[in-house]
Amino acid sequence: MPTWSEQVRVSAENGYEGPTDDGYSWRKYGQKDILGAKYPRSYYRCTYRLMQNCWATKQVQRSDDDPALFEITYKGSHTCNQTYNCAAAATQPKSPEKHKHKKQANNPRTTPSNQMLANLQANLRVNTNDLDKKEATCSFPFSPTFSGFVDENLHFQMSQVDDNLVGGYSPSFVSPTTPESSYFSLPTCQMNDSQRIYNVHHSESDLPDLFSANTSSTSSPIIGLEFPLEHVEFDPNFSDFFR
DNA sequence: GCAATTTGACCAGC
DNA sequence: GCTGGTCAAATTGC
Repeated sequence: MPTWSEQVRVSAENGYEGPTDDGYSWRKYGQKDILGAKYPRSYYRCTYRLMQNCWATKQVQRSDDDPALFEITYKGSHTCNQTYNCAAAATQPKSPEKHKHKKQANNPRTTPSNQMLANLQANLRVNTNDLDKKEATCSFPFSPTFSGFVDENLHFQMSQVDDNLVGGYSPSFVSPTTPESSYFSLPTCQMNDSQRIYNVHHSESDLPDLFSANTSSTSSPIIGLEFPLEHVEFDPNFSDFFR
């Protein structure tokens, strides 16, 4: 069962007292005081555990040193169909955190995750300008870079990504059936934006499962960003690449 | 009334 | 026996 952790920083300016929504619906099923920890640990599982036999769980632990920092440990990948959650997270239920702070949650622009999506939708551009120059460093022919993708709210640190490990294409958003953090199919990788730090841990045995979702249906890379493709703005020169 | 959360009890592993 | 994780009845909020 894949396990990975994510650190989420929240701040008063954001109007949050708890971790931000991650795009999935979680139900809290327990809370426990942990020995040596200042704050209790909360236990969540997928809302659709029974309906869709989804056994993903997560544990939320507030940092002792920095109360604004939450360490979230995910166990298991989502097998439920929650594709609506990313695009329609603002109108659909409702993580416990979101439920708790409903006033903020009602406005999709106020949630960092939704803001991220909004930024992605607004700014995502497939830039092929330098493809011919970059072939030497990218073994897969389709290796889009995302200009505008990185902004003040979103900083992906992809420098640690070894393209060779994932068949040569990067970034490795490959598995739409797994939680967003699992899209990074490296044994360990880290990314962060202004609020989140991701630490993804997969044993080697987990990797084939992650890759299979991508390679079984097509050899083309699947960008695991769950919003309609029509919002993706392609560079005018994009088609020239295939000529 | 329904769904989600809370919280004490229970269980398994060490 | 202690601790972390889960269960389930009670409680809460919409």
